[in-house]
Amino acid sequence: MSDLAAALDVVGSRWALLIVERLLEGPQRYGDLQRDLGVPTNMLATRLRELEAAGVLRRLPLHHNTRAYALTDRGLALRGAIEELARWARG
Amino acid sequence: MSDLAAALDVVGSRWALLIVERLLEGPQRYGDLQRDLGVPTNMLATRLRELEAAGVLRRLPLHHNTRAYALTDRGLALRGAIEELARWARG
DNA sequence: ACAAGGCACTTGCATTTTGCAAGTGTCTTG
DNA sequence: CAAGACACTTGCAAAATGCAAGTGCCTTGT
Repeated sequence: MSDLAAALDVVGSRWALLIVERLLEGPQRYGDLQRDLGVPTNMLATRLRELEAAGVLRRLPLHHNTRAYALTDRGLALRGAIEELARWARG
Repeated sequence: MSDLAAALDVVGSRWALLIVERLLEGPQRYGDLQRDLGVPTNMLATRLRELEAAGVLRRLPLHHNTRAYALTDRGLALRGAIEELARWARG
């Protein structure tokens, strides 16, 4: 399995990179991600679980039943790849 | 729609970036892509059609019923993004 | 105290995408 | 002129994605 295939195993599913891109701007709450990205709620829940399991992001408890999602160092390291893809789309 | 979302619309489907990565090594024939990537034949046919329509690659007729697939300039421009993703997987 | 609403999800089901296996048509080679 | 390579297509099953409604917890207003 190539390195690229390994990367796509983690961030290749629909919405994954868009979620990470949004989190590059700072920690966000579930409802914010949902509204800003227009991602179906069940998909968002699934992706956040997968990305957390993959070490890309982590939950930050805020209070009572609210929390924020923030990128780990591993997640932040995706910035280069995301910027290259966005640049390609503009190019 | 963000730039990233636009990029993923073109190369975000399964196998798309893996096909492009393989073509970065030079033009390849259908059977080679199929064997090297292990991609199902109907998916390969579909992706090649989409990527050609998107201007990422083009068909090069070789002779009789054989042809090769080669990246266009637009396809070659994906090199940076692919390398960043592969680097991320290694990192 | 109690109703109403925000928040972070889950659940059930329809639709779309992906995958497997087998088949098709054309051309070349023995 | 049979056999095989090549580049696909087709039919159907499985998995991923999407839509809409519902759940449980906590806060805020009255």
